[in-house]
Amino acid sequence: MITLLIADDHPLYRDALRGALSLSLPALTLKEAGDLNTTVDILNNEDIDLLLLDLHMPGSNDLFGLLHIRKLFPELPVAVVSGTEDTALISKIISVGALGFIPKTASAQDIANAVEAILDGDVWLPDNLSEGVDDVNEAFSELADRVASLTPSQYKVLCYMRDGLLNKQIGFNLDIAEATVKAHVTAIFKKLGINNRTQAVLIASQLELEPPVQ
Amino acid sequence: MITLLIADDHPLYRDALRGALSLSLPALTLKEAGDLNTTVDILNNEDIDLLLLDLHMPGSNDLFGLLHIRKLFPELPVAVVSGTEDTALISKIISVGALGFIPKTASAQDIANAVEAILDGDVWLPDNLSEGVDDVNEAFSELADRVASLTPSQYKVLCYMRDGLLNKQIGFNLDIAEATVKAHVTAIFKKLGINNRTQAVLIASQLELEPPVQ
DNA sequence: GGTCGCATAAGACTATAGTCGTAATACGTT
DNA sequence: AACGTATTACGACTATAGTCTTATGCGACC
Repeated sequence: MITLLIADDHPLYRDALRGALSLSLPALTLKEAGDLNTTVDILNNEDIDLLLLDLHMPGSNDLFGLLHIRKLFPELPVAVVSGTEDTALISKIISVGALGFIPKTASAQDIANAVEAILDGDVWLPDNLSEGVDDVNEAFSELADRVASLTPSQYKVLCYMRDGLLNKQIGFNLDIAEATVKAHVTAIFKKLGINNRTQAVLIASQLELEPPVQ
Repeated sequence: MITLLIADDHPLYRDALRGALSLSLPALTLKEAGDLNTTVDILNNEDIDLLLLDLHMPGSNDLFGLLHIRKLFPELPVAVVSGTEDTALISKIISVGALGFIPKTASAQDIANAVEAILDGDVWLPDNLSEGVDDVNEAFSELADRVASLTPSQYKVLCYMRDGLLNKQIGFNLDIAEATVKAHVTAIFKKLGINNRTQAVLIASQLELEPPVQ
């Protein structure tokens, strides 16, 4: 018995995915989540065999959300579903350990094929993109690992840093003293092997999807 | 009489381009340059109708090089030649005002077609990429304009900032006092409409090609 | 040949970033 | 229960970033 979790903030697209899968793979049990927190909750409490993850979920912060999941559940197979067709981003997604990338434009049959392939342990990519993607970058996944080793607080601080906030503003947002923010910042530097904010921001921005290009 | 300048640091690829073009378009006069400085020199002293620019030239700094050329010669038609097939980067290249993108894998016939189309005033893109690319981002080209308005010194300082250097180190590299670097930094902030280094670094890193993903 | 605008340069000063030492709490291990 | 370890927290201190002011050189323009 195989259970699959669909994590996507768009109810309509969840329906579409469910329809596509139940038609071709009726033996699957399907669960759903609409944001990252409930996704993590369900993964903690239930036995899930495959996660279909949309990067653009509330609380997900794009690639960071995937890193978060990969860190919490290293053994869980994850396939990313996204509207983007940016090959650079897809390369990053695969480097970080996702077992597949399903574009939102994929047909029902493609989606079913992808899920079957990934459940078999293969990596699945859309045909038209597979050449540009297979070059996994060693330095990048090394960096992703380091970022994944950050504690939740450090992680939040890094996100705010990437948005250009001052330590004082970050402290206000997280309701902690500026001194504490600074301590987190120093810890982040040590974990990432760097020594100033600029380098941290660069790493954070390269790990994540650029600001929306729509 | 139409004159075309090939700017590419690889002599072999310059030869290949020249061969492809002289075969299909024998009426063209061809000039060559191997780095950004000689490119600018030639553009200043001669009448060029179209520039074929490789992004990865010495002194070019990827997209910054294109911005530089676009700023110095706004009326000059430019086609970018590059080995990348990253659609996000190609979108940026077009947003910044290039009239075409020619992948290094293009055939001689494709290259000739592209040059003809661009000389006619059209925008040319390789067939297999044209869907993912046409979404020009307004905010992005606005930002690119602002970066293009930086003076040469400010520009260099921004590049060093993006590399994570301290003001002191930047001053050493440019052989000016740290105080002067700070003055440049403040001027950059004003032109870009921001107020700290983190935001400047983010803008710089988004304008440029990410670190090599090969 | 002024003079206006602008890039460059730099010192003095204030604000912010980053380091260090320390303490309290949470959590798994024995 | 006792222990080690990691995380969170924060104040005091130093280094760096960023602002303000002033000065000089240089090309455009009347």
